[in-house]
Amino acid sequence: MRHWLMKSEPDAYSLEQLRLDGVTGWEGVRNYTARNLMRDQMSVGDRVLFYHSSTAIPGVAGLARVTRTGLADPSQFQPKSPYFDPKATPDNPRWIMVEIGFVEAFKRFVPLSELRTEAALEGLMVLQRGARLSVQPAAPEHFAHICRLGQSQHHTLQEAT
DNA sequence: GCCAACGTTGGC
DNA sequence: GCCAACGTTGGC
Repeated sequence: MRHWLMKSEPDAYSLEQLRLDGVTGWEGVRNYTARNLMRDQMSVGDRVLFYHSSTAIPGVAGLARVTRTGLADPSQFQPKSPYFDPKATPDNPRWIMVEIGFVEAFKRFVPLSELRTEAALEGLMVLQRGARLSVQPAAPEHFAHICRLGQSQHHTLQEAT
């Protein structure tokens, strides 16, 4: 099982919305590195830190998990979508996504500013300068540490991995 | 294949 | 709103 951090602008799609929806297709990623991670590296059951970006207080809001993989992002076929890709066809989709499911909202939202103060998180990709990738791998120990900061109810489960 | 120009991301 | 970092585009 791998661990990830996935960014979303809460104005566009928040963890709260995922809680309401239960699951959602991770549409709209148009970066090849992020696509390749979703397509080639993600497996059902992988754990996801749900990160809120481009907001007043960016940070990790809670947890999700990968529930399906290898799905064609439907927005690439929709001419009216901002994510429309005229070169993509249903027979030969260019943008492959995963579906993720809600796990929990952290008891404590963990702001980026706090992540930056944690020596244990040295090397976490989201803390690197210019780390714009919207789907990032996270080391298991970094993942577990952030779960502790957030007072995750899945704490013991994380430590067991 | 190089690289300058441009667009986007995202923290601040 | 600013701006640094990065990815993509397109001329050559």
